[in-house]
Amino acid sequence: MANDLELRTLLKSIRQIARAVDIQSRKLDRACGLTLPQLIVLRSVGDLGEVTSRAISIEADLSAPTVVGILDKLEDKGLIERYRSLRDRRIVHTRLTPVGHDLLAGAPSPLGDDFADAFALLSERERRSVLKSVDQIARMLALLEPEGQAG
Amino acid sequence: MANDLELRTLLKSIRQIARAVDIQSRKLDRACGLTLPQLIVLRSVGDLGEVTSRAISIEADLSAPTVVGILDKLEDKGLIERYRSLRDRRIVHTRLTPVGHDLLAGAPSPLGDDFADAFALLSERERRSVLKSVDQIARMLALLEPEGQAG
DNA sequence: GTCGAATGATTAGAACAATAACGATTTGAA
DNA sequence: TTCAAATCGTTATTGTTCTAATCATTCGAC
Repeated sequence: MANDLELRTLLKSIRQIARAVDIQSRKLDRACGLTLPQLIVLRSVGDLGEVTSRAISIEADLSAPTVVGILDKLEDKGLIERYRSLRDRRIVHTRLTPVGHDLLAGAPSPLGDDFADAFALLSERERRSVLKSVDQIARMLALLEPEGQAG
Repeated sequence: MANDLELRTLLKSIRQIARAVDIQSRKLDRACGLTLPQLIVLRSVGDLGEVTSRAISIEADLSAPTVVGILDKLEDKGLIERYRSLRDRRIVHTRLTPVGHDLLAGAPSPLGDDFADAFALLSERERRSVLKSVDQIARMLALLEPEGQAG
């Protein structure tokens, strides 16, 4: 069946992407001291303001324990602050420190400038096609998850 | 710049895919006792025959140490055998055991039957578009790697 | 033959990521 | 008020993955 071959090809491409992103993440770490997930979480905090862990978890597409681990590291680096809510002491709010704000402002492109350049060279039609297809795969895979938040 | 928003959208989709694949991998583990990388390496061994670690590394798109770690687990499970080459004692060959062969024959679809079904429901045009776009991203990201084996 | 370079596999160490289990707190019902 | 359920965050455990360093072996120059 041709479908089986297509699925293998697709899986291989997906794995190549995942690996390339991982390698890029380590490169990012050497360049600016933050891995890709750390940068994404930091940016989520910057975008969302004083935010709960759960909100970050949803925004950054990471599980709650993963977010906590990353927040621990960001706190160690002095980029964020955490403090318990006075109204509901279960909740922990997170916000940027001035240092974190500055670092975020000067942070490089998450996937690398080379990739950003290459992507910019595509025609608008190609870019749209890529975005649509990748989103399509993401949605199809997300259907497997227990929590179907999609409408 | 619109490009920046597009890059963020793309990154988010890529992360959603990576997460979904990871979750699917754990589901696979519970179902058949093998995670996705383990299944991929096992399949590489099945496809390539008596094969070196380096060849698996290239075929499966994993670093050499990662392959070794996975082979250790597959050997513990009795699915593969390793033995040093007599001609060049640096080289370690890997081959399937009968148990590994059987397991591979009955292994489920790596990304899950639900995904395979959903993918099969797409039109041929859509499938081609998806494969092309995902491959395009993979190639663009691979350019960042030090070893440019692509022609 | 001997020593250094190259090659193949492996180990060490660090980071991310998930599920499962836990503790603390709030909420709601009796 | 008191206790069960729900919620939020966290810890424990397991697995994948990389880079860097290490060990054994082979190859090449001398």
